[in-house]
Formats: sequence, C-alpha cells, structure tokens
Amino acid sequence: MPRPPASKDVFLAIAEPQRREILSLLGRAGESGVGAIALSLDMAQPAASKHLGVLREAGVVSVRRDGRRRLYSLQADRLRAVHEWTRTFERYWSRQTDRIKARAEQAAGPAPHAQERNP
Amino acid sequence: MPRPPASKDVFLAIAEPQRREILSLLGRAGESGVGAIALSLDMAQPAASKHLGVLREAGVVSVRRDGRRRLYSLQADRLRAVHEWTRTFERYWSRQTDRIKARAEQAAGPAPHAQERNP
DNA sequence: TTGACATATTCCAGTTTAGGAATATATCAT
DNA sequence: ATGATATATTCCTAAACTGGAATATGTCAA
Repeated sequence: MPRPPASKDVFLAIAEPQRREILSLLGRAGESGVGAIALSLDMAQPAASKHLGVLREAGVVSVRRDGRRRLYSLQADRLRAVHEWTRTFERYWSRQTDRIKARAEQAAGPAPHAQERNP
Repeated sequence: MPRPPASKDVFLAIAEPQRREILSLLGRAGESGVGAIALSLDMAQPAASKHLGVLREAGVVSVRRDGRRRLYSLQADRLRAVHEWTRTFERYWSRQTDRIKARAEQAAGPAPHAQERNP
C-alpha cells in the first residue's frame, strides 16, 4: 500500500506549512471567510478553499454559513491531541526536565532509557 | 509548485503513523537497532530503515555506529518545536483555559476572537 | 431574471510518498 | 578468504498531494 488513507488525520493536516499558517491566522483573527484568508496569506482562492477542506476533514476547523460566505473558525481541540502526544517526550528534551527526571527516577523505578531489545 | 521541499521538516516527519510509533518506541526502549525496531513494530527491515532515514533528516533521531549495527536514539528537542507550536492554541481548547482566558481578557484588551477582516 | 460576488469543484501536471523485492555495502566470526 | 549478519540503497508501482486554470454552485442585489 502506497500511503495511509490520508487527510482525516490531524498530524497530516498540520504537516502543510500553509495550513499551519491558516490555523494561526484563524487563531489571531478569529472566524474568517475564505477570501479574507486567501488575501491575508497571499494564496489563490481555490488553494485556500482546498486547504480549508482538508483542515475541516481533520476537524481542526469548522464552517458556518453566512449569506454567500462560509466562515471558518478554529476548532482547537484536535490540536490538543498533537500537544499531548508531543508532551509524551517532554522528559527527553530539556536540561531542566532532565534534572527533574533524574530526581524522579532516583525516587522511584529504574531508568527508562538505555536498554536494548535485540542483543 | 506541486509540493514543499519535504522530509527535512519535523511536522512532515511525524505525519506518518509508523514514524510516530518508532519515536514512541525509542522513547520507552531507548537506543535501538533497526532490526529491533522493525521486529517490535512488525515492519520490514527496509521500511524501518527508510523511516529512520526520514526521521534522521528531520533531526528527530540520531544515529551511532556500533559494530555492524546502527543504533538510533531519540532527539526530542525537535519535537519540542511542535509542542510549542500547538501550545500557541492552548487558550482555545479547554473550558478551563477558556475561563482563564476570559478573566485575562476582562483584565486587559478586547477579545482576540470574533472579528472579521474582510467586510 | 440578470448580473455581481463568494466559494467550491473538477481536471490536469509534476512531484512526492510508502512499501515490496532485490541487491549492495559493511562488519563480524571462522 | 568465506560466510553470516545488520543495515542501507535502488528500482519499481500505485496512490496521493499541491497548485493552477477553468468551471460550477450558491447567494445576494437591482
């Protein structure tokens, strides 16, 4: 199989730089129409529309009709999943947390790192 | 242009479910060889090798030679960027933070949400 | 109804991707 | 040197992605 099903996944949705920009824009500007987004981020209207489609399928944005416009707004809950997933690795990334980690491990069980599976 | 440069980007690297599994495995098992990873996650050796290549180009893992093996280990700092980016949206996602947000906004400026750009 | 406006959809081209099979490379043991 | 082991690389195929152009759909205004 060539590729995973696709764009219903949040991780895939935010893999595209332009889509991340759209999300950021929706964050600071709030509910926006396609034209405003396209204009703001200097992209063609169909491009914006398609990106918004992907984001919508992934559940990261929601749409509302307002006359002839479609107003998109952030649905940040889905981004939380990504935040939580990366949090899993928090203990591995900074010196500070390394020290916290070290103390915690000293207090409790053995080190989770540095063990090989296949000798 | 059909697509962004590609796999040197962390967001793209973690867009693949299998690659996320590899990272999680490296997190809990620590430094591992390709064979162990492939076996653990039930994937073919070349597949594992390729995924590790992508992760390495994105800087999320590092390699070390040990005899005929190549031991990969997590380089979590890069994941931190993702964590930080999603943190940007923290104020939009839970009831709790909504209340915090509300209080903060009441204390300071106007609402950042609910304003349109293009009338 | 007609026309302007806002957005979506379709079709196309070039590029990228993941996975499988086979093969190459490197390293250890004998 | 020979063979076994560990990993990387190449070649291939089917699918998917993005962006552009053109077109379709839907909605408001006169």
